[in-house]
Amino acid sequence: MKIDPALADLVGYAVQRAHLTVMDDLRRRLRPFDISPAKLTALLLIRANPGTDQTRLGKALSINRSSAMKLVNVLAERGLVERRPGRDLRSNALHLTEAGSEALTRMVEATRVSDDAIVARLSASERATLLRLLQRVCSTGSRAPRASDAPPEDAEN
Amino acid sequence: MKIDPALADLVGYAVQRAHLTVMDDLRRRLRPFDISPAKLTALLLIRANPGTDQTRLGKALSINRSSAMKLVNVLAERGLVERRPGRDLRSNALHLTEAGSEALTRMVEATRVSDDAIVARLSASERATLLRLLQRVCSTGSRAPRASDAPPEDAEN
DNA sequence: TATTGTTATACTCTATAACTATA
DNA sequence: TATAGTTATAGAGTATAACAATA
Repeated sequence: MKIDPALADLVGYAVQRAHLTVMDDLRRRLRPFDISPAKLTALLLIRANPGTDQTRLGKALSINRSSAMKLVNVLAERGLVERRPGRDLRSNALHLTEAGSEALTRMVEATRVSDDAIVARLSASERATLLRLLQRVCSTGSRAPRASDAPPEDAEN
Repeated sequence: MKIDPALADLVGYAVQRAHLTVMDDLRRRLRPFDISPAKLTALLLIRANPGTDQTRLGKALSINRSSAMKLVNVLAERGLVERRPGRDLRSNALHLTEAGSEALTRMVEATRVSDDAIVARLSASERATLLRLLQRVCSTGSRAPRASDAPPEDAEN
């Protein structure tokens, strides 16, 4: 299948293909952990922000609190995350469990291995350049970092 | 929300965030056309490969032929694509309709506008560098270009 | 036998709207 | 009134399995 020449010189298209390459590799290496990149990001956010609540987690992931609740349900059922009493009687404080913390350490290691494989063909200075240019692309936009491939807009958020 | 420092220097994470920025902007500018990036890619593939069949289209999009059929159904119902008799009595030959062709022209224009906005902060030489480095990242992997954000593997393909 | 399109079914992720309890 | 969590429901996008027609 040919691709349309109208896209060949678009940075956005190159970013999209690179994203697919990255995610394919990451998903493959994450397979032993049975965790999607989006759930991994949720774990990382909880580790970096222990005690955060579901609504805030959802905002960081660009999903609404209803979807965030389902996500936390799955992670809690699997014993990776626990809900503790929050800052008031309405909210939960999310924390990694011991098992979740240990599992996350191994997942992050797999993520690093994946990243190393992806950039194996680039020199250290090329990596730094790529990182810098991508960060400038991001700062063009207005959105917060996120991990899943979520739909368009922020309906409720 | 803080992000986990373990990810800060990963190229894959930067690619992911850039992808979100790009897609958010593109989806916004494509809103008047009521078309997702994945469907746009399908139209582009059909334009670049007129007469292709559903199975091949699906492979190019990394979705199976059942999903490809649904996608074509939607595009056909909207009058953008038509199924003509194929190379044998089993297969269809996919073509853009006149309306589809005209709509696609406008969608591509919107896509270019989006891309220009995304890379507005980069100089011409920086764009070229970014494009080159991203292409090298892609060639590290083994996958074909694709447009949707499809799940992990190639089950049937 | 293999391939193409199709149908039926189900899963994942997400959204919206309404409810509850708390604030 | 506003907020946090929850529940019920729905939609998009995908997959698998089985079938018919054709090759």
